[in-house]
Amino acid sequence: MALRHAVLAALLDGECSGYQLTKIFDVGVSNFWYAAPQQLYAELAKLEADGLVAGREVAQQGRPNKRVFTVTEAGVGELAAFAAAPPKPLLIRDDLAVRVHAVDLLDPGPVIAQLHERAEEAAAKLALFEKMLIRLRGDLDEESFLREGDRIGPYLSCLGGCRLEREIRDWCLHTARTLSERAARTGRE
Amino acid sequence: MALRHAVLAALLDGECSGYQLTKIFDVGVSNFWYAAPQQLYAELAKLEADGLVAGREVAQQGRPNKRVFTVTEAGVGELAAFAAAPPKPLLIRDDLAVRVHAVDLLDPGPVIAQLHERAEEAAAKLALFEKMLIRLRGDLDEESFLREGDRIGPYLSCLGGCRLEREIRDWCLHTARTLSERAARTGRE
DNA sequence: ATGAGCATGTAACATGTTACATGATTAA
DNA sequence: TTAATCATGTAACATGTTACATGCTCAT
Repeated sequence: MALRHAVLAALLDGECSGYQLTKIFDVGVSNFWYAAPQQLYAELAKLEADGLVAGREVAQQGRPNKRVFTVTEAGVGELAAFAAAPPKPLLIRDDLAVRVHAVDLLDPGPVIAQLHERAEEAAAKLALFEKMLIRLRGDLDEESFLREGDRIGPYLSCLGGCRLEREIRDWCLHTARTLSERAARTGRE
Repeated sequence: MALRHAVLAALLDGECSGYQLTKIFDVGVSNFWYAAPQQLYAELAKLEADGLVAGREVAQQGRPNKRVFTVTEAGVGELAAFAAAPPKPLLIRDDLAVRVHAVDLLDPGPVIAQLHERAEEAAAKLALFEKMLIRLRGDLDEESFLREGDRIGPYLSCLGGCRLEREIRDWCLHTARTLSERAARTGRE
């Protein structure tokens, strides 16, 4: 079980509801874990049943009430045990790269368009992550924060997210340009 | 269905057996898709039943016989339809980044060790990918190959793999160093 | 009144993982 | 003879995805 630990780690940043969690996991990629909304509701229910998170009702004005969850001591214990165990290899599945791999036998048009779209998404995510870094480190510069800050985990994982998105953006643009230039040449010949 | 397309794309590089496929998918990460060996055998059987790949028996001396598979015309059609459809978002799940995200509440020792291990794996994969690039482009330089080569898909996806592994290596080393320095300081204080 | 965002789920189905099972050859 | 590599699967189980379902409030 691994989603479970990703959820616990996310909840360390502050109690939140299932719906807020889906925003953190972004209906797509947080910076290191993909999970669909329905998975998160189900996992929260299981975590609560196992006593690893505790929920409490919060009344809201002008909106439906919500249940927010906090990691319990048992939850932290679970995370500690998880962290000491050997990690599973990085799981990556990239639909778009499959297309690129096979592109020589394919119509490059749609693939080029998809690469541009993905590049924009990556750029948007990068901008978001960079803002998050600024928010996390407050008025310290990065070096001082990493030396003296008291909660650097999210900052470090976010730095990883930045690296990833930057490379995705650049790779998509480079690949799209390469394919476009070839398409232009074969068009002329 | 998506594994199916990854397998078809991989088979474009030349017919191969189930076992050889598991090597290409590496019992871990190829450069853009993770799949376990058992998945591949199962998927090949399904692809053959659907007529998207064709298998033939190859007798070997000194080794068990094997069945090798080739993509059929229907298989290429399937890939073409896939490539024209909107791509699914990148799926990423990183066990190690979850630990880093939660590291402030954890014993950093094991996490630092895991980061070093991951960095070495990434470096090894990077070296492998770089060799593959040289093999793929033959005696052309990269620019000429990308302009004039007749099968650039695998080269482009491999370039993506290089970028990814390089960033993983560097992020792991930077993160491990940051955590080590803090651990040294809190030890002294 | 229409749609978007907040808020939470269930149920059916597809996919992926783990453990088990077999058996040959070659190198140490 | 022991382990490693080649070669291929089945079966049970765990996980993840998709479609459906509900109902509130706020802005247009």
